[in-house]
Amino acid sequence: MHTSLLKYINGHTSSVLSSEEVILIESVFKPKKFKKKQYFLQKGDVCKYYAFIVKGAMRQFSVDDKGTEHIIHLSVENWWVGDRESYTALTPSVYNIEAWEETDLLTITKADFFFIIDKIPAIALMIRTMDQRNFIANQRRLNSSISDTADKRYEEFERCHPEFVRRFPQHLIASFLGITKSSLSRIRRLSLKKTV
Amino acid sequence: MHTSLLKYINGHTSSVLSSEEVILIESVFKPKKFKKKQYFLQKGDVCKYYAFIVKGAMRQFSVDDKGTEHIIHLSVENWWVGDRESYTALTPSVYNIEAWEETDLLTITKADFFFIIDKIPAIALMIRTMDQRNFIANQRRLNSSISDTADKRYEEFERCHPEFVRRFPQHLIASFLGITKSSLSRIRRLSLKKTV
DNA sequence: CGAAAATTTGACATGACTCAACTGGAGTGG
DNA sequence: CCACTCCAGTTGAGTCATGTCAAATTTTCG
Repeated sequence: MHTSLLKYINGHTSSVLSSEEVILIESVFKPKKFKKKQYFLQKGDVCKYYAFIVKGAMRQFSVDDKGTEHIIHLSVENWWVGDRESYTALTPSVYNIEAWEETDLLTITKADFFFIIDKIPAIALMIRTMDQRNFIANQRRLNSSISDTADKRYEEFERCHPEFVRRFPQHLIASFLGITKSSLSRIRRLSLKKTV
Repeated sequence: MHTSLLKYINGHTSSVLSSEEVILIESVFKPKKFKKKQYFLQKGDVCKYYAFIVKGAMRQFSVDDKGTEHIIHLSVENWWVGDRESYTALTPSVYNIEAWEETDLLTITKADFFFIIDKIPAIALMIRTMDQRNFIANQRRLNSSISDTADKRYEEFERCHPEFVRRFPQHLIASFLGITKSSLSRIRRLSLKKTV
């Protein structure tokens, strides 16, 4: 169960974990299973766990006044889920996180996370690397959301995340891109004509 | 010159810097002055320095195929500037960073930054805190960019960053929000009527 | 004052949304 | 195996928000 996490850590740090470190890591990351449609976090609750996805797929979304859902993140194996704002500040979250498929998680509390950051240099380094990548990814997404038209954004998304296109239904991807499912459907029809 | 940076670090970490640490910090952060419209980073160049703004205001923007500029960040005193992707990966940047006012920076190279992160625990902690805040801010901006209408986004921006509204011309703010200056002008006119 | 920059405005084009209806699978239970 | 439901995706018609482009106006600043 923990092997994919250990692989992930090693892959992100180039240093090798000692066996004591491995034991410590395995003790603080608790496995949990989620069924389809089961909530990992509900709006209004504090996000008590951050989690590494061993297997499965999840979505994080907000709901506006009209009741429309807006996808903030889509995540699959070897990604992290959780609402960082709520997790660190202990404030009620404005997001929901839900399993989209049968999902296996490794969850960790804030206290444990801080603990292993101090104890295990590789973890501290991993966090920095993750933040790094996250920062860059967010920057790009933001840039494209203010600079590009909807069809370019979809094209880009398809190019960068083909596995997501296969795995998540179209209306979730539309929402992720900030457009409606109807619009995405039309965009796809038009772009098909071009390639044919 | 360095006092505002030292204050910033102390403010973000709760631990107090030793005098050796202060000396080290002062030795790696080199002051630089920028005149209005002077570039700190040009598209195509590698971002060799990250910088803390002591005084002044800067903007980071991309330019699309049509030659239109898109504001990615607006920053003032006590903020950081630089293209993190280029800075850490040493790849050519796709962004430009320009002084919008007469600006004083404290610049640091990647090597020095890594060095002090290892040497000074408070710096490592500060980075984590910064990343944290950044992550949250980006998440919010992203959420609002896919969820909210243009007028809501502006309203929110005005509420959260009144100093920016005073300091940067309207067309930059429009670009930051992902709309045109014409649209923003109209949005403002309409919202004025409401309040009157 | 005069030039450059910023903002406003108008007319028009267009992209995206809304809402509702329809189609087509996928799964389920009788 | 069929009927049924649920969910995803498509489509059409009408509407609305925002973009485009250019000109007019106001502000800023040397």
